[in-house]
Amino acid sequence: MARWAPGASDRLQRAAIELFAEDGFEATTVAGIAGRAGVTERTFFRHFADKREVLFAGGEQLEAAFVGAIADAPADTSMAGLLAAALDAGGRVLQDARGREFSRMRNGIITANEQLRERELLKLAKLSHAVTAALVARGIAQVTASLAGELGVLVFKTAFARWIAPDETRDLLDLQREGLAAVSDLTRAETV
Amino acid sequence: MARWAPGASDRLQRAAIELFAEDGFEATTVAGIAGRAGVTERTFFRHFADKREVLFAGGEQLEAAFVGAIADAPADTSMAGLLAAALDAGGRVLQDARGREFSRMRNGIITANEQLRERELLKLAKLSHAVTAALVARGIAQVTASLAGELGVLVFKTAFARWIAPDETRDLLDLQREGLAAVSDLTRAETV
DNA sequence: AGAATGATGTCAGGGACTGACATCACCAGC
DNA sequence: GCTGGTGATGTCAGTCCCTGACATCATTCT
Repeated sequence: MARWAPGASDRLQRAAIELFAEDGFEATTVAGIAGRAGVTERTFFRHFADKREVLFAGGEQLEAAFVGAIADAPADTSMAGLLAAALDAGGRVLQDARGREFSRMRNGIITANEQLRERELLKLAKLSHAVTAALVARGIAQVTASLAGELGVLVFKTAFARWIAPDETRDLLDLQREGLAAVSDLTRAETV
Repeated sequence: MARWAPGASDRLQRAAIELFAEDGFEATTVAGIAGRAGVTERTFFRHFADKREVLFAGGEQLEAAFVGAIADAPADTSMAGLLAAALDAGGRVLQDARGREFSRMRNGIITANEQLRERELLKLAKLSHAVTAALVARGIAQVTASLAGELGVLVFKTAFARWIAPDETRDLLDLQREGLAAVSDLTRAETV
Protein backbone atom coordinates (compact mmCIF):
# COMPACT_ATOMS: atom_id res chain seq x y z
CA MET A 1 0.00 0.00 0.00
CA ALA A 2 1.95 2.91 -1.23
CA ARG A 3 0.82 6.18 -2.73
CA TRP A 4 1.72 9.80 -3.23
CA ALA A 5 -0.82 12.04 -1.57
CA PRO A 6 -3.27 9.79 0.27
CA GLY A 7 -7.00 10.00 -0.31
CA ALA A 8 -7.10 10.43 -4.04
CA SER A 9 -10.62 9.01 -4.09
CA ASP A 10 -11.87 11.54 -1.57
CA ARG A 11 -10.23 14.41 -3.39
CA LEU A 12 -11.79 13.29 -6.65
CA GLN A 13 -15.23 13.07 -5.08
CA ARG A 14 -14.93 16.49 -3.54
CA ALA A 15 -13.63 18.04 -6.73
CA ALA A 16 -16.40 16.44 -8.75
CA ILE A 17 -19.16 17.67 -6.46
CA GLU A 18 -17.76 21.18 -6.48
CA LEU A 19 -17.53 21.31 -10.24
CA PHE A 20 -20.91 19.67 -10.80
CA ALA A 21 -22.48 22.22 -8.48
CA GLU A 22 -20.75 25.12 -10.20
CA ASP A 23 -21.00 24.23 -13.88
CA GLY A 24 -23.43 21.32 -14.03
CA PHE A 25 -22.73 17.67 -14.74
CA GLU A 26 -22.50 17.79 -18.51
CA ALA A 27 -20.39 20.93 -18.65
CA THR A 28 -17.70 19.58 -16.36
CA THR A 29 -15.11 17.28 -17.83
CA VAL A 30 -13.39 14.36 -16.20
CA ALA A 31 -10.06 15.95 -17.00
CA GLY A 32 -11.25 19.01 -15.08
CA ILE A 33 -12.18 16.95 -12.06
CA ALA A 34 -8.87 15.11 -12.12
CA GLY A 35 -6.99 18.36 -12.50
CA ARG A 36 -8.63 19.91 -9.46
CA ALA A 37 -7.89 16.75 -7.49
CA GLY A 38 -4.25 16.83 -8.56
CA VAL A 39 -4.30 13.60 -10.53
CA THR A 40 -4.61 12.44 -14.12
CA GLU A 41 -7.78 11.66 -16.00
CA ARG A 42 -6.62 8.05 -16.20
CA THR A 43 -6.46 7.87 -12.43
CA PHE A 44 -10.04 9.03 -12.15
CA PHE A 45 -11.16 5.99 -14.12
CA ARG A 46 -9.13 3.71 -11.92
CA HIS A 47 -11.13 4.90 -8.92
CA PHE A 48 -14.55 5.19 -10.54
CA ALA A 49 -16.01 3.12 -13.30
CA ASP A 50 -17.42 6.15 -15.09
CA LYS A 51 -18.10 9.85 -14.70
CA ARG A 52 -21.42 9.35 -12.91
CA GLU A 53 -20.16 6.80 -10.45
CA VAL A 54 -18.14 9.37 -8.53
CA LEU A 55 -21.44 10.63 -7.11
CA PHE A 56 -22.59 7.20 -5.96
CA ALA A 57 -19.44 5.96 -4.29
CA GLY A 58 -20.89 5.64 -0.78
CA GLY A 59 -23.62 3.34 -2.02
CA GLU A 60 -22.07 0.10 -0.85
CA GLN A 61 -21.97 1.55 2.66
CA LEU A 62 -25.71 2.19 2.60
CA GLU A 63 -26.42 -1.21 1.16
CA ALA A 64 -24.21 -2.87 3.75
CA ALA A 65 -26.14 -1.13 6.52
CA PHE A 66 -29.47 -2.37 5.18
CA VAL A 67 -28.26 -5.90 4.62
CA GLY A 68 -26.32 -6.09 7.86
CA ALA A 69 -29.27 -5.00 9.96
CA ILE A 70 -31.44 -7.69 8.41
CA ALA A 71 -28.82 -10.39 8.81
CA ASP A 72 -28.06 -9.49 12.42
CA ALA A 73 -31.65 -9.23 13.65
CA PRO A 74 -32.85 -11.82 16.19
CA ALA A 75 -34.30 -14.96 14.66
CA ASP A 76 -37.85 -14.22 15.76
CA THR A 77 -37.99 -10.69 14.35
CA SER A 78 -41.13 -9.94 12.35
CA MET A 79 -41.06 -8.66 8.80
CA ALA A 80 -42.02 -5.20 9.97
CA GLY A 81 -39.23 -5.40 12.52
CA LEU A 82 -36.72 -6.39 9.87
CA LEU A 83 -37.66 -3.50 7.62
CA ALA A 84 -37.58 -1.09 10.53
CA ALA A 85 -34.13 -2.29 11.54
CA ALA A 86 -32.83 -2.01 8.00
CA LEU A 87 -34.26 1.47 7.53
CA ASP A 88 -32.86 2.60 10.86
CA ALA A 89 -29.39 1.38 9.98
CA GLY A 90 -29.52 2.91 6.52
CA GLY A 91 -30.90 6.16 7.81
CA ARG A 92 -28.12 6.43 10.34
CA VAL A 93 -25.54 6.13 7.59
CA LEU A 94 -27.06 9.02 5.71
CA GLN A 95 -27.57 11.14 8.78
CA ASP A 96 -24.23 10.59 10.46
CA ALA A 97 -21.75 9.76 7.73
CA ARG A 98 -23.23 12.13 5.14
CA GLY A 99 -25.36 14.75 6.79
CA ARG A 100 -28.47 16.58 5.62
CA GLU A 101 -26.81 19.54 3.94
CA PHE A 102 -24.49 17.33 1.96
CA SER A 103 -27.40 15.14 0.92
CA ARG A 104 -29.34 18.20 -0.19
CA MET A 105 -26.53 19.43 -2.41
CA ARG A 106 -25.85 16.00 -3.84
CA ASN A 107 -29.53 15.50 -4.52
CA GLY A 108 -29.75 18.83 -6.25
CA ILE A 109 -26.99 17.79 -8.61
CA ILE A 110 -28.62 14.48 -9.35
CA THR A 111 -32.13 15.75 -10.01
CA ALA A 112 -30.75 18.39 -12.36
CA ASN A 113 -29.44 15.80 -14.79
CA GLU A 114 -31.21 12.89 -16.44
CA GLN A 115 -28.16 10.68 -16.71
CA LEU A 116 -27.70 10.97 -12.98
CA ARG A 117 -31.36 10.34 -12.23
CA GLU A 118 -31.04 7.25 -14.37
CA ARG A 119 -28.07 6.01 -12.41
CA GLU A 120 -29.85 6.66 -9.14
CA LEU A 121 -32.74 4.50 -10.24
CA LEU A 122 -30.29 1.71 -10.94
CA LYS A 123 -28.74 2.09 -7.51
CA LEU A 124 -32.13 1.98 -5.83
CA ALA A 125 -33.07 -1.11 -7.79
CA LYS A 126 -29.85 -2.76 -6.65
CA LEU A 127 -30.59 -1.78 -3.08
CA SER A 128 -33.99 -3.34 -3.43
CA HIS A 129 -32.47 -6.54 -4.75
CA ALA A 130 -29.93 -6.62 -1.95
CA VAL A 131 -32.65 -6.27 0.67
CA THR A 132 -34.63 -9.00 -1.05
CA ALA A 133 -31.61 -11.29 -1.04
CA ALA A 134 -30.98 -10.62 2.64
CA LEU A 135 -34.57 -11.55 3.42
CA VAL A 136 -34.38 -14.68 1.32
CA ALA A 137 -31.22 -15.62 3.22
CA ARG A 138 -33.33 -15.61 6.37
CA GLY A 139 -35.64 -18.17 4.84
CA ILE A 140 -38.36 -15.79 3.70
CA ALA A 141 -40.18 -16.80 0.54
CA GLN A 142 -38.93 -15.17 -2.64
CA VAL A 143 -42.21 -13.49 -3.51
CA THR A 144 -42.70 -12.03 -0.06
CA ALA A 145 -39.08 -10.96 0.14
CA SER A 146 -39.23 -9.27 -3.22
CA LEU A 147 -42.33 -7.32 -2.32
CA ALA A 148 -40.83 -6.33 1.01
CA GLY A 149 -37.63 -5.28 -0.70
CA GLU A 150 -39.43 -2.96 -3.06
CA LEU A 151 -41.58 -1.67 -0.26
CA GLY A 152 -38.62 -0.95 1.98
CA VAL A 153 -36.86 1.02 -0.72
CA LEU A 154 -40.07 2.89 -1.51
CA VAL A 155 -40.36 3.97 2.11
CA PHE A 156 -36.71 4.92 2.16
CA LYS A 157 -37.02 6.95 -1.00
CA THR A 158 -40.11 8.77 0.21
CA ALA A 159 -38.70 9.53 3.63
CA PHE A 160 -35.43 10.73 2.10
CA ALA A 161 -37.27 13.09 -0.20
CA ARG A 162 -39.10 14.59 2.75
CA TRP A 163 -35.93 14.75 4.82
CA ILE A 164 -34.12 16.97 2.34
CA ALA A 165 -37.12 19.17 1.64
CA PRO A 166 -36.34 22.87 2.22
CA ASP A 167 -38.12 23.44 5.53
CA GLU A 168 -37.98 19.97 6.97
CA THR A 169 -36.32 19.68 10.36
CA ARG A 170 -37.42 16.24 11.53
CA ASP A 171 -35.08 13.32 11.91
CA LEU A 172 -34.69 10.99 8.93
CA LEU A 173 -35.23 8.00 11.19
CA ASP A 174 -38.51 9.47 12.40
CA LEU A 175 -39.67 10.12 8.86
CA GLN A 176 -38.82 6.56 7.90
CA ARG A 177 -40.70 5.11 10.86
CA GLU A 178 -43.66 7.30 10.00
CA GLY A 179 -43.64 6.09 6.40
CA LEU A 180 -43.33 2.50 7.46
CA ALA A 181 -46.26 2.92 9.82
CA ALA A 182 -48.37 4.36 7.03
CA VAL A 183 -47.62 1.37 4.83
CA SER A 184 -48.29 -0.93 7.74
CA ASP A 185 -51.71 0.65 8.16
CA LEU A 186 -52.46 -0.04 4.54
CA THR A 187 -51.50 -3.68 4.77
CA ARG A 188 -52.50 -4.52 8.32
CA ALA A 189 -55.69 -6.32 7.34
CA GLU A 190 -53.62 -8.71 5.27
CA THR A 191 -50.89 -9.23 7.82
CA VAL A 192 -53.33 -10.21 10.58
CA MET B 1 -41.86 14.88 -46.35
CA ALA B 2 -39.17 13.68 -48.64
CA ARG B 3 -36.72 10.86 -48.30
CA TRP B 4 -34.68 8.22 -50.13
CA ALA B 5 -35.69 4.76 -49.01
CA PRO B 6 -38.62 5.19 -46.62
CA GLY B 7 -38.59 3.75 -43.13
CA ALA B 8 -35.04 4.52 -42.10
CA SER B 9 -36.10 4.42 -38.47
CA ASP B 10 -37.56 0.94 -38.80
CA ARG B 11 -34.52 -0.34 -40.65
CA LEU B 12 -32.26 1.06 -37.96
CA GLN B 13 -34.28 -0.57 -35.21
CA ARG B 14 -34.27 -3.92 -36.95
CA ALA B 15 -30.56 -3.74 -37.71
CA ALA B 16 -29.81 -2.77 -34.12
CA ILE B 17 -31.81 -5.63 -32.64
CA GLU B 18 -30.19 -8.13 -34.96
CA LEU B 19 -26.69 -6.97 -34.12
CA PHE B 20 -27.36 -6.68 -30.40
CA ALA B 21 -28.70 -10.22 -30.41
CA GLU B 22 -25.72 -11.54 -32.36
CA ASP B 23 -22.78 -9.71 -30.82
CA GLY B 24 -24.17 -8.08 -27.69
CA PHE B 25 -24.89 -4.43 -27.02
CA GLU B 26 -21.39 -3.25 -26.18
CA ALA B 27 -19.69 -5.11 -29.00
CA THR B 28 -21.88 -3.60 -31.70
CA THR B 29 -21.03 -0.13 -32.92
CA VAL B 30 -23.42 2.55 -34.05
CA ALA B 31 -21.56 2.72 -37.35
CA GLY B 32 -22.25 -1.00 -37.77
CA ILE B 33 -25.96 -0.54 -37.16
CA ALA B 34 -26.13 2.35 -39.59
CA GLY B 35 -24.19 0.40 -42.18
CA ARG B 36 -26.58 -2.56 -42.03
CA ALA B 37 -29.51 -0.17 -42.31
CA GLY B 38 -27.94 1.53 -45.33
CA VAL B 39 -27.48 4.92 -43.75
CA THR B 40 -24.75 6.95 -42.11
CA GLU B 41 -23.85 6.99 -38.45
CA ARG B 42 -24.93 10.62 -38.35
CA THR B 43 -28.38 9.65 -39.53
CA PHE B 44 -28.71 7.17 -36.68
CA PHE B 45 -28.31 9.98 -34.20
CA ARG B 46 -30.92 12.05 -36.00
CA HIS B 47 -33.45 9.29 -35.38
CA PHE B 48 -32.39 8.25 -31.89
CA ALA B 49 -30.94 10.35 -29.14
CA ASP B 50 -28.31 7.75 -28.27
CA LYS B 51 -27.30 4.17 -28.88
CA ARG B 52 -29.62 2.76 -26.22
CA GLU B 53 -32.67 4.67 -27.29
CA VAL B 54 -33.06 2.61 -30.46
CA LEU B 55 -34.38 -0.20 -28.25
CA PHE B 56 -36.95 1.98 -26.49
CA ALA B 57 -38.47 3.75 -29.44
CA GLY B 58 -42.00 2.39 -29.04
CA GLY B 59 -42.17 3.73 -25.52
CA GLU B 60 -44.29 6.77 -26.28
CA GLN B 61 -46.88 4.48 -27.79
CA LEU B 62 -47.16 2.49 -24.57
CA GLU B 63 -47.27 5.62 -22.48
CA ALA B 64 -49.94 7.12 -24.73
CA ALA B 65 -52.07 4.01 -24.31
CA PHE B 66 -51.85 4.19 -20.53
CA VAL B 67 -52.54 7.91 -20.38
CA GLY B 68 -55.27 7.84 -23.01
CA ALA B 69 -57.20 5.09 -21.27
CA ILE B 70 -57.18 7.05 -18.04
CA ALA B 71 -58.19 10.29 -19.70
CA ASP B 72 -61.02 8.69 -21.70
CA ALA B 73 -62.56 6.69 -18.88
CA PRO B 74 -66.05 7.68 -17.71
CA ALA B 75 -66.16 10.29 -15.00
CA ASP B 76 -67.38 7.93 -12.31
CA THR B 77 -64.74 5.25 -12.87
CA SER B 78 -63.14 4.00 -9.67
CA MET B 79 -59.40 4.01 -9.11
CA ALA B 80 -59.27 0.27 -9.64
CA GLY B 81 -61.22 0.74 -12.86
CA LEU B 82 -58.81 3.41 -14.06
CA LEU B 83 -55.79 1.25 -13.45
CA ALA B 84 -57.47 -1.73 -15.10
CA ALA B 85 -58.31 0.34 -18.16
CA ALA B 86 -54.80 1.70 -18.40
CA LEU B 87 -53.24 -1.74 -18.05
CA ASP B 88 -55.59 -3.21 -20.62
CA ALA B 89 -54.73 -0.50 -23.13
CA GLY B 90 -51.01 -0.81 -22.49
CA GLY B 91 -51.12 -4.57 -22.59
CA ARG B 92 -52.88 -4.50 -25.94
CA VAL B 93 -50.10 -2.40 -27.40
CA LEU B 94 -47.49 -4.93 -26.36
CA GLN B 95 -49.52 -7.92 -27.43
CA ASP B 96 -50.74 -6.65 -30.78
CA ALA B 97 -48.19 -4.13 -31.99
CA ARG B 98 -45.14 -5.96 -30.60
CA GLY B 99 -45.95 -9.59 -29.96
CA ARG B 100 -44.67 -11.99 -27.35
CA GLU B 101 -41.73 -13.42 -29.25
CA PHE B 102 -40.42 -10.00 -30.14
CA SER B 103 -40.81 -8.90 -26.53
CA ARG B 104 -38.90 -11.96 -25.37
CA MET B 105 -35.97 -11.26 -27.65
CA ARG B 106 -35.92 -7.58 -26.82
CA ASN B 107 -36.08 -8.35 -23.12
CA GLY B 108 -33.22 -10.79 -23.44
CA ILE B 109 -31.06 -8.08 -24.95
CA ILE B 110 -31.96 -5.61 -22.25
CA THR B 111 -31.41 -7.86 -19.26
CA ALA B 112 -28.02 -8.89 -20.64
CA ASN B 113 -26.63 -5.38 -20.35
CA GLU B 114 -26.54 -3.05 -17.38
CA GLN B 115 -26.70 0.14 -19.41
CA LEU B 116 -29.91 -1.09 -20.98
CA ARG B 117 -31.40 -2.19 -17.68
CA GLU B 118 -30.61 1.28 -16.42
CA ARG B 119 -32.42 2.90 -19.31
CA GLU B 120 -35.40 0.64 -18.82
CA LEU B 121 -35.71 1.73 -15.22
CA LEU B 122 -35.79 5.32 -16.40
CA LYS B 123 -38.51 4.53 -18.91
CA LEU B 124 -40.60 2.78 -16.28
CA ALA B 125 -40.16 5.71 -13.92
CA LYS B 126 -41.35 8.04 -16.66
CA LEU B 127 -44.32 5.80 -17.32
CA SER B 128 -45.14 5.92 -13.65
CA HIS B 129 -44.96 9.70 -13.68
CA ALA B 130 -47.14 9.90 -16.77
CA VAL B 131 -49.79 7.73 -15.15
CA THR B 132 -49.60 9.85 -12.03
CA ALA B 133 -50.04 13.02 -14.06
CA ALA B 134 -53.02 11.56 -15.90
CA LEU B 135 -54.65 10.71 -12.58
CA VAL B 136 -53.95 14.14 -11.18
CA ALA B 137 -55.56 15.61 -14.30
CA ARG B 138 -58.75 13.80 -13.28
CA GLY B 139 -58.73 15.58 -9.96
CA ILE B 140 -57.17 12.81 -7.90
CA ALA B 141 -54.99 13.95 -5.04
CA GLN B 142 -51.26 14.01 -5.75
CA VAL B 143 -50.31 11.54 -3.04
CA THR B 144 -52.94 9.03 -4.05
CA ALA B 145 -52.16 9.44 -7.72
CA SER B 146 -48.46 8.96 -7.14
CA LEU B 147 -49.00 5.78 -5.17
CA ALA B 148 -51.40 4.47 -7.79
CA GLY B 149 -48.94 5.35 -10.54
CA GLU B 150 -46.18 3.35 -8.94
CA LEU B 151 -48.54 0.53 -8.19
CA GLY B 152 -49.82 0.36 -11.74
CA VAL B 153 -46.34 0.18 -13.16
CA LEU B 154 -45.40 -2.44 -10.59
CA VAL B 155 -48.29 -4.61 -11.70
CA PHE B 156 -47.39 -4.02 -15.32
CA LYS B 157 -43.77 -4.93 -14.75
CA THR B 158 -44.65 -8.09 -12.86
CA ALA B 159 -47.23 -9.26 -15.36
CA PHE B 160 -44.88 -8.55 -18.24
CA ALA B 161 -42.13 -10.60 -16.63
CA ARG B 162 -44.51 -13.53 -16.26
CA TRP B 163 -45.83 -13.06 -19.80
CA ILE B 164 -42.42 -13.52 -21.38
CA ALA B 165 -41.39 -16.39 -19.12
CA PRO B 166 -40.36 -19.47 -21.14
CA ASP B 167 -43.40 -21.68 -20.64
CA GLU B 168 -46.04 -19.06 -20.13
CA THR B 169 -48.98 -19.20 -22.53
CA ARG B 170 -51.57 -17.02 -20.84
CA ASP B 171 -52.68 -13.67 -22.18
CA LEU B 172 -50.84 -10.59 -20.97
CA LEU B 173 -54.13 -8.90 -20.20
CA ASP B 174 -55.17 -11.82 -18.03
CA LEU B 175 -51.89 -11.76 -16.15
CA GLN B 176 -52.28 -8.03 -15.56
CA ARG B 177 -55.82 -8.43 -14.28
CA GLU B 178 -54.65 -11.21 -12.01
CA GLY B 179 -51.87 -9.05 -10.62
CA LEU B 180 -54.17 -6.14 -10.11
CA ALA B 181 -56.61 -8.36 -8.27
CA ALA B 182 -53.85 -9.57 -5.98
CA VAL B 183 -52.92 -6.00 -5.12
CA SER B 184 -56.56 -5.17 -4.68
CA ASP B 185 -56.88 -7.96 -2.16
CA LEU B 186 -53.97 -6.53 -0.25
CA THR B 187 -55.47 -3.07 -0.09
CA ARG B 188 -59.18 -3.80 0.01
CA ALA B 189 -59.50 -3.14 3.73
CA GLU B 190 -58.23 0.38 3.15
CA THR B 191 -60.31 1.11 0.07
CA VAL B 192 -63.57 0.24 1.78
C1' DA C 1 -39.54 24.85 -64.34
C1' DG C 2 -38.09 26.75 -60.12
C1' DA C 3 -38.38 27.47 -55.16
C1' DA C 4 -39.18 25.56 -50.69
C1' DT C 5 -38.74 21.78 -47.53
C1' DG C 6 -36.94 18.12 -45.09
C1' DA C 7 -34.00 14.17 -44.81
C1' DT C 8 -29.48 12.64 -45.63
C1' DG C 9 -24.26 12.83 -46.35
C1' DT C 10 -19.76 14.77 -45.21
C1' DC C 11 -16.44 16.62 -42.25
C1' DA C 12 -14.23 18.03 -38.13
C1' DG C 13 -13.93 17.66 -33.40
C1' DG C 14 -14.70 17.03 -28.28
C1' DG C 15 -15.13 14.07 -24.59
C1' DA C 16 -15.72 9.41 -22.29
C1' DC C 17 -13.37 5.36 -21.62
C1' DT C 18 -9.65 1.48 -22.27
C1' DG C 19 -5.35 -1.19 -22.94
C1' DA C 20 -0.37 -1.32 -22.70
C1' DC C 21 3.62 0.10 -20.77
C1' DA C 22 6.73 3.02 -18.00
C1' DT C 23 7.51 5.10 -13.57
C1' DC C 24 7.56 6.19 -8.91
C1' DA C 25 6.87 5.74 -3.78
C1' DC C 26 6.87 2.61 -0.22
C1' DC C 27 7.64 -1.88 2.16
C1' DA C 28 10.03 -6.29 3.18
C1' DG C 29 13.98 -8.99 3.38
C1' DC C 30 18.73 -9.49 3.35
C1' DG D 1 21.72 0.48 3.76
C1' DC D 2 20.73 -1.80 -0.42
C1' DT D 3 17.62 -4.37 -3.35
C1' DG D 4 13.63 -6.39 -5.17
C1' DG D 5 8.63 -6.55 -4.95
C1' DT D 6 4.15 -4.30 -4.92
C1' DG D 7 0.67 -1.19 -5.86
C1' DA D 8 -0.74 3.29 -7.33
C1' DT D 9 0.07 6.67 -10.71
C1' DG D 10 1.56 8.82 -15.26
C1' DT D 11 1.90 8.60 -20.25
C1' DC D 12 0.36 7.49 -24.73
C1' DA D 13 -2.39 5.83 -28.36
C1' DG D 14 -6.61 4.66 -29.81
C1' DT D 15 -11.77 3.50 -30.14
C1' DC D 16 -16.26 4.83 -29.81
C1' DC D 17 -20.16 7.91 -28.69
C1' DC D 18 -22.16 12.01 -29.90
C1' DT D 19 -22.57 16.92 -31.90
C1' DG D 20 -22.36 21.19 -34.78
C1' DA D 21 -21.92 23.16 -39.29
C1' DC D 22 -22.50 22.94 -43.94
C1' DA D 23 -23.43 20.82 -48.47
C1' DT D 24 -26.50 17.87 -51.11
C1' DC D 25 -30.32 15.54 -52.84
C1' DA D 26 -35.31 13.97 -53.49
C1' DT D 27 -39.91 15.36 -53.04
C1' DT D 28 -43.61 18.78 -52.98
C1' DC D 29 -45.68 23.18 -53.84
C1' DT D 30 -46.32 27.23 -56.68
